[in-house]
Amino acid sequence: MISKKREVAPVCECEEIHGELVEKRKATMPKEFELYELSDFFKVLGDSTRINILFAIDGEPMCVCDIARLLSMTKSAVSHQLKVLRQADLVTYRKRGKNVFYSLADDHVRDIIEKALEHIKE
Amino acid sequence: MISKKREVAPVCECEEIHGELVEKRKATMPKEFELYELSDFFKVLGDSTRINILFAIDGEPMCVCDIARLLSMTKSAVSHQLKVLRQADLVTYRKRGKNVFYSLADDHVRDIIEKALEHIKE
DNA sequence: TGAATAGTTGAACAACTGTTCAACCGATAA
DNA sequence: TTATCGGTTGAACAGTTGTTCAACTATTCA
Repeated sequence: MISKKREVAPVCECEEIHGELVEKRKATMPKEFELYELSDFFKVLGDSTRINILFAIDGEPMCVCDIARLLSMTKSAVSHQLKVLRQADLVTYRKRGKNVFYSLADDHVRDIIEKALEHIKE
Repeated sequence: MISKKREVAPVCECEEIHGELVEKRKATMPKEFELYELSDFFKVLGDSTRINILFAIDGEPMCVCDIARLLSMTKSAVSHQLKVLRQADLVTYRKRGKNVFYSLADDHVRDIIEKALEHIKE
């Protein structure tokens, strides 16, 4: 889930028509690693299974088994996606006997999803 | 860029350990098509090239050629990604002679990206 | 008209991603 | 201890995605 930098950097084959604008923008663009962190963050949210999981554990923690049952998926598939969410620091977990309970890491994510929902509902 | 519904619905092989919780959650989960719209939206933002383009055209419209030059990419690659952004209603464009100038469709997107940037910077 | 340039498009290909499967680890209970 | 159940993990596979390439359209200018 970590973006790699592109190996080749092909050159634009156009004539330069607005050179100063391009230079001006080049100066105000975010740092490259910030762009990758940003797109990696959205990449994690860009999967319906993971969004589903985030909604499931919103409010009250849930164990892997129950999430799997709720979403009609195998434990394995859920666990794989939870790993992605863990690595992105979007969820936390707490062991309790044989179960592992997952919950949202913080409110940021809820806010962002909320805003996105507003956007698509226009 | 449109998510398809999963064909098979495998059954969780666990014992049911928190049945009422699962049922309670099932009732409050968002509609399935909302989840897909949501993840599709994030999927569009989940690519560094497209995020790059959005930053490039933020504030002042830019033509494809200049975007390509700014990002050291071919016109073709940029155009393909602009198509994705267009289909997601994240950008608008205006023709002017031989050039096509792209700009952000609305402020929603800027807000969401801003919030996400805050999040990853913690 | 014809040449040149901006941009779009579809096919092809390599790289990536999500689920399945099987094997495994860890905690509980007998 | 052993059996069982919850959860994790890696490999494999199919489906998806992003860039390249070549061909194409459209507009400007001579």
